[in-house]
Amino acid sequence: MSNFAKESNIRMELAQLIARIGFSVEEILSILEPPPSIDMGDIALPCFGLGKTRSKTPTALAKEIADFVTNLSEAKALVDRVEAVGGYVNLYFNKEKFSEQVLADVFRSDNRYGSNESGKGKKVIIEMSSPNIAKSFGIGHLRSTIIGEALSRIYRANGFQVIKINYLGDWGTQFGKLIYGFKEWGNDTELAKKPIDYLQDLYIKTNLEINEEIEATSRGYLKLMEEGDEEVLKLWHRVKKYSLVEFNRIYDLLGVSFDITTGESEYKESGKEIAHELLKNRIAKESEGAIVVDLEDSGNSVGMLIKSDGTSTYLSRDIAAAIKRNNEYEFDEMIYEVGSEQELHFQQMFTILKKMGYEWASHLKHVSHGLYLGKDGGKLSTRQGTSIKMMDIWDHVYSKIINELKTRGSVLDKNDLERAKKISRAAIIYADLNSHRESNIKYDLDSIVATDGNTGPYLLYSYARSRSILSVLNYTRPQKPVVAKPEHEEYQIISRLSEFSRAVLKARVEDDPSIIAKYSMNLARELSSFYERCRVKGSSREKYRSYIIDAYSCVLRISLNLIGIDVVERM
RNA sequence: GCCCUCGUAGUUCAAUGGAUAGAACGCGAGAUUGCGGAUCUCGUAAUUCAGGUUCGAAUCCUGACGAGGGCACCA
Repeated sequence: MSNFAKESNIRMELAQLIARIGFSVEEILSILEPPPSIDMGDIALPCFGLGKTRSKTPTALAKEIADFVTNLSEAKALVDRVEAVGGYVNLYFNKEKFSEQVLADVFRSDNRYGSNESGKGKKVIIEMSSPNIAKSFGIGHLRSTIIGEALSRIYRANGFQVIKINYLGDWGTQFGKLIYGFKEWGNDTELAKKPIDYLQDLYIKTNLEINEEIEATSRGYLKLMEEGDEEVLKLWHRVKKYSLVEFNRIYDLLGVSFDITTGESEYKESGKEIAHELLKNRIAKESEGAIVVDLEDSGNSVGMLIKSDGTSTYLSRDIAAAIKRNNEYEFDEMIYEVGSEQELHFQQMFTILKKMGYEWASHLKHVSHGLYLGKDGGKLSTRQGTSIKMMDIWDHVYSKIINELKTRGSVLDKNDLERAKKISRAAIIYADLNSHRESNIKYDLDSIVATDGNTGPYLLYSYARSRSILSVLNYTRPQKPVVAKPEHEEYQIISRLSEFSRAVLKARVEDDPSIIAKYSMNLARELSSFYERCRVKGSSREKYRSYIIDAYSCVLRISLNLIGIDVVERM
């Protein structure tokens, strides 16, 4: 069983003991919380709300409860010490026993440490990444890819079955604009050389020159596409093929994969059918030649399903895609990992699906993320040519890592290059997950490229260092658990290890992988500080300390894996 | 104009309504001979403003100021 259950049991047992003084177990359980510092105990009971019913001050009540628990014989097996501090009761675990349990749990559950079964039997779809074809893979979709991948791993660790869908932006007027640019200024030879960069430049040029005529012509191209015009569709196929080559290269670098790759183009017909069905049901109406759903009542503005020239919109296509996915996969939950700028779109879409009578629409969730902003604080945009290409970032990070390896005497053989790739990946992923999911991130290449301090490479260094300490000792994991009364520094690590399962659960409940990223960093810092102060090799506590470091490296490896980072045995 | 986010050290980010607001970068001072210095230790410095709710507010509510995003033929 998971460590989560075990930790809950300790909470539960303590809550039951405390409740004997005259409270309900639920009441106590709901307010038990970890103190801000380990020096203040392992778990604390704030007595502020409790005092009211007994007309006692929190301070007096805390003292009463502390005395009560101290004198309970059953409590002696669980806690070493109980203290009343202000309005808090601070409980100090029996460290030897608790540590033994935590370490045993880490090794027993191996790669499953921290996992739980809260999602057992449930199927969740995560729509993620979803780049637009004919454009470079930009930093915006990087967030969706990284967060989506991390969420998929976190959901699995919580017992869910996960289906990852990459839903390509491969249809729409933007594509008409591209065709316009290509027909106006493009040629085949240039296209074949560096297809994506070339297409993106054409797209930017079109947008720079944009006027009503170009807009109209571009929409005309989308109409041709929807009508099945062979020449235009041939170009579209070519562009899509080129795009997928670049995307797959990036997914390989990031270590990301999908269960299904599909795209908006697959729903152009069904989207229109649904629009007309909605028109018949009077959920939608005609307005200025277009088919729209008026959602002003719910404060969601007007949603457009079909444009006045008869072409589909992404709203109608997305509705069609959701309905098809429900039929096909019978999911319990579907997550759209898409930027916050599309909040209104998803609100409209969910509202329309509910109006259509689909009960499962309440199981759809837009897990939005903040945007990358430019250094001036403004939005980055492909159209204005201010977007940042993923490959540019990668090249910067990778060459920095290669240089670091060189200066450390690496010969850059095949293994070294593989290591450089993993370190670069860690740098990019951690730089992204370091922020809370919904915060905007100011784009700063220097901080992504950094290898010291609060960075991915630091995490990997900490792991490699722990492995190195063990390998110098020729350490192998003992068959029997090593038990000891932990010293303060040792216990700090153990206590941190015990928090992992709560982080795994919380990350899923809040759909926020940054919780795991932060946990990993706190754990890594704990170790760095530990090995500077406490020598392992040759110490009288060598056996116990190496055992703890073994557990540390296990948990950090699992934790990093949850956010898509592979560890390296040396740096 | 309307709707949604968000204002924390010089900078980039933390903080289930709880105890002394925590890191990193920067800046300043240290750690040779002991398991890897991509490290560690110490110092420096912050809750935009004004009210309110609460035993307790960076966090919840109201207002002001400031920033970002969105609001019918882009996605």
